[in-house]
Amino acid sequence: MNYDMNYDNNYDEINECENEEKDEYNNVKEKINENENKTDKVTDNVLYRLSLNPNKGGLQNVDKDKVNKIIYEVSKGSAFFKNAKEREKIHTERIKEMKKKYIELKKRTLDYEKQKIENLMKKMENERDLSQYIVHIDMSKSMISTANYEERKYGVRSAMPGYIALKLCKDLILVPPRHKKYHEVSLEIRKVISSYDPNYCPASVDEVFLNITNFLEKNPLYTPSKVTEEIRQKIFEKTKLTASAGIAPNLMLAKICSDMNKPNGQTELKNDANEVEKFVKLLPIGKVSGIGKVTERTLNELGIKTCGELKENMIYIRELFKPATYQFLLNVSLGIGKTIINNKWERKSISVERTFSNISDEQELYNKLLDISFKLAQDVEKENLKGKSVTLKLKTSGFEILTRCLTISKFIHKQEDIYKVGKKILDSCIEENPNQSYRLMGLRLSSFLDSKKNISLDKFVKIIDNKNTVDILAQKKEYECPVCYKVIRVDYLNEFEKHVNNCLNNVEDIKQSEFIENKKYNKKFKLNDKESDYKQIIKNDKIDNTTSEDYYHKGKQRLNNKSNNQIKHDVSSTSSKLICPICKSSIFCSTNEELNRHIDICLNNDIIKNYET
DNA sequence: GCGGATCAC
DNA sequence: TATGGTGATCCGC
Ligand SMILES: [Mg+2]
Repeated sequence: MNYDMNYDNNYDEINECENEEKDEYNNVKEKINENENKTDKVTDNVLYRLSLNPNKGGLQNVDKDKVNKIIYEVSKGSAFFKNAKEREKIHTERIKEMKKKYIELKKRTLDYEKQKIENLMKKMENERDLSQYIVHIDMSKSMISTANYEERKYGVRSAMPGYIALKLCKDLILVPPRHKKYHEVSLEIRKVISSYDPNYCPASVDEVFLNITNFLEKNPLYTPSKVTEEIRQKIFEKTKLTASAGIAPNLMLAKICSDMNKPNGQTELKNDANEVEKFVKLLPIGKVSGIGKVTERTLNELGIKTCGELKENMIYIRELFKPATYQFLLNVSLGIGKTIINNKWERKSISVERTFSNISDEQELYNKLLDISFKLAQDVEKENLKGKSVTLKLKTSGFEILTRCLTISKFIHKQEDIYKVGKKILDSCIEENPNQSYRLMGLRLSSFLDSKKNISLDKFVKIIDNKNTVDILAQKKEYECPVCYKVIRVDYLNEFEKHVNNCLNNVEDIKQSEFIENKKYNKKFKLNDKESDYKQIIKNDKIDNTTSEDYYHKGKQRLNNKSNNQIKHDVSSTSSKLICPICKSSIFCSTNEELNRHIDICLNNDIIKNYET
């Protein structure tokens, strides 16, 4: 329900246009070098951050006038570029530190850890789920053409890159094949797709994920590629829009594949371990959703350009990156990703922000705040939200962004209240920095009171009771020790905890003599609060649906991390293994959320099956 | 929790 | 003339 977006508002015009070309890039680069006397490399990196690099491939016709204006701005040393360079400098500094650490690590013989990580990878590869056929459909290139004229005016009003993009893409945009509104078009597309997978998930305005495994089972004469062909054909018949598609065993790979044959083709990656390995080995890391400009450059500077190289370096990645990123990259390097599509989405925040000409006058700033609070309150009302955190966002005339948050005890939604809290924050910002001038202000409401939770929780509990699965939930649990990998059967978590602590004590000796300092191991093993929750949840015969709601929305999540069904592993993580009471397969989870997510999905599947039969 | 950085679209 | 808006996650503190 939440998911039905207003496409007219959400359409991202700027991003749909590729406004890069080699000449433009080189001109800008030259100018920067001339005036700033910077090295080629620095300039490259700045432009790279700005997405002005030529390696992306772009348009045929470039508006030279506009490009010259960019150059003008650059040579003037605009605040925008100054800020970009500043951030780039910080990033470069960070990379330098990482490189140092990397070189140090390379000097060591990490045989012990290497062995562990290789075992881990083997294990993950063995458990790779190749049973699902995931399709990602991407219509971004053709949706541009359906942009209506009013929206293009907005593009003109928006800032310069958008304006350039618009200019560059003008020919394309000005010849819409037909004038259907987005939501009409998208409704038709959804109708087509839902007959292949009622559980499809619109990932953004012009992207859809679906799972055709069931359809293939029921229609044995089809092949994955044939089904996809048919879907694209039907979409075209109904809307006259072309679509590109990717077919693969998981979401991450499907998305990559759909990008390979734009705008009117499809790419299939077979559900075969060797095929996946081969594919991933040469895959440039930047193609992966979740790896952006910064991470790409960071990895590149470490000599890692492909997922294959990433895999070779995971041993170092583990030390150089933080746990979540390591986990994400580990999955990426093996081509492992989510295989279950979840179309549930729960909003966590709602916000409004506006750019304007620089303002330093206090009263004017408060006026802006007032405007924005009205707009936010309006949006909040539409969705019946109540939140207790208000965040004020400001962008200085120098493009520095700052956010300040204030959480109050009451849940609020009215404009006056939002304004009041926002004003309090703005007061302190002004006091802190009296004459600062700003070019943007935003307000965000979060920490919602969610009334829907109780309803869906009731539903779940009922169904569980009916199916008599509560008893199963209460059965003796199996955990895998993260240190010795033995499976331990226990009644209570603290028994397991004892075992792991024991193991850790044994490992510590090896660690200290043989390997690097490792804070993770020096820490006393302790089950976190969330796992204690799990115990409580079982006692109360309830599943905490509030933490089990997985969602997938707008591609904003990493497509392989914290997955509902994919296994989370780490050499030294405190993940535990147990048997899912519904699907009976063993699952790993280091947090209660992951466990709940898995159970949630399984329950969903069961419910669906029941409805179908 | 908060605030900065990153990411996707 | 001129460099957007919305929602989310991770990480250090
Ligand atoms: Mg990427």
